[in-house]
Amino acid sequence: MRMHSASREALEASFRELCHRNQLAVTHQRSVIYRALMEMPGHPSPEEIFARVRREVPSMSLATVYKTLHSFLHAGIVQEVSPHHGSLRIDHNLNTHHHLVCTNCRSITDIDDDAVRPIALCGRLPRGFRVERYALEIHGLCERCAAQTGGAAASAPRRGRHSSGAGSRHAPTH
Amino acid sequence: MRMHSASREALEASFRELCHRNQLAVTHQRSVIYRALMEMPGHPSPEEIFARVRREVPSMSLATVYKTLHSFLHAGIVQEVSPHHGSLRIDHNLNTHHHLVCTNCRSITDIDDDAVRPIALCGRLPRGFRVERYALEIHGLCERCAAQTGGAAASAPRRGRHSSGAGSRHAPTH
DNA sequence: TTAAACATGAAAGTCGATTTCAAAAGGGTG
DNA sequence: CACCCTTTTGAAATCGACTTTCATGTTTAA
Repeated sequence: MRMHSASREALEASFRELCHRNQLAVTHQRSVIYRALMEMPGHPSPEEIFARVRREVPSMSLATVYKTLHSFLHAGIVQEVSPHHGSLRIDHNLNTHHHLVCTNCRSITDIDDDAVRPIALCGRLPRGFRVERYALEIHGLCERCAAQTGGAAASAPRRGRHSSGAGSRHAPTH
Repeated sequence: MRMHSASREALEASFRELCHRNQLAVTHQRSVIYRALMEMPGHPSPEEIFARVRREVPSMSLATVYKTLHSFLHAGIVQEVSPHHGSLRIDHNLNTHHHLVCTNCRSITDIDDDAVRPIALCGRLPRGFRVERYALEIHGLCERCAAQTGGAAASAPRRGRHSSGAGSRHAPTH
């Protein structure tokens, strides 16, 4: 415990700065969630974060975790692993190719190219991982969304936001 | 219309061969779905496929689309864009890094490395796409899942399959 | 052709993920 | 320190994405 206090304080300090920079109130819950995020290896889901954070703050509610994650995502303090986590997406192109994913409208466009192949796979892979395929995922704003949102960063897209004709949908390349 | 019939027949022929090779009955619905998949640009969701296919076969049901997609996925006729589409996953590492994703247990492991950067972004990108970040997604079987499933290909994983302690879960790197 | 095996459609069901809401508590600014 | 606005809570409601069911219709293999 004693050993952690230095890094914990450093984390707390950087968290406070992040909050101020992003005009977020510094609350105990947010601080605990932030620390959990920074200390959890891998790519935790909201439920996993909730489970961990509850050990420290048993009164924490799942709703708070979701809201805090949204705040952090919006502020760019953390990222989503993938902007297209909502539902199954089919890919009929079995060749190696890459994906341009719009973080706003979630459209996915292919780029054929396997120049990446030789570089990507030399070394670095842990022993035992059996590679089936790989793709470079390039996340950003497609031309239309870039035009719509202008220079401003897009806010974190919500699930289902694009399912009807309304909103920022614009018949992407699906 | 006339112009398409040649490629349509070719598609139909390859579809029949795929079905025979995979011991799938050749049905009209499957054929229509297959053609839709091959003709739809991008990476359609089941709903989008359903919407398109309905134009041709109004009686088609969403359940059939799902069942057919599963058959196709199982047979390797198409792929999932990403094996981790189930729910939000948080990534607190804002540096460029890559993801090793297990197609069986859906664990995600980071690999730090930006050797890919210079190659990936030269040329190829369509005009107007505003890149925010990129990551090489390497899909395959992690060591444990590779050991469990042996040489056999893993069947298409189902949602929620790994959420409890049971099944093939083995406390991945979350 | 014909029977067994398999596929389909419509509707209801499941289920995890996420949001809502009203009340209570907590920050931050003056 | 006071006051107002933002946050947190906890439970319930919602949502969206699939899945199951089962009676009926097709496909296939012999």
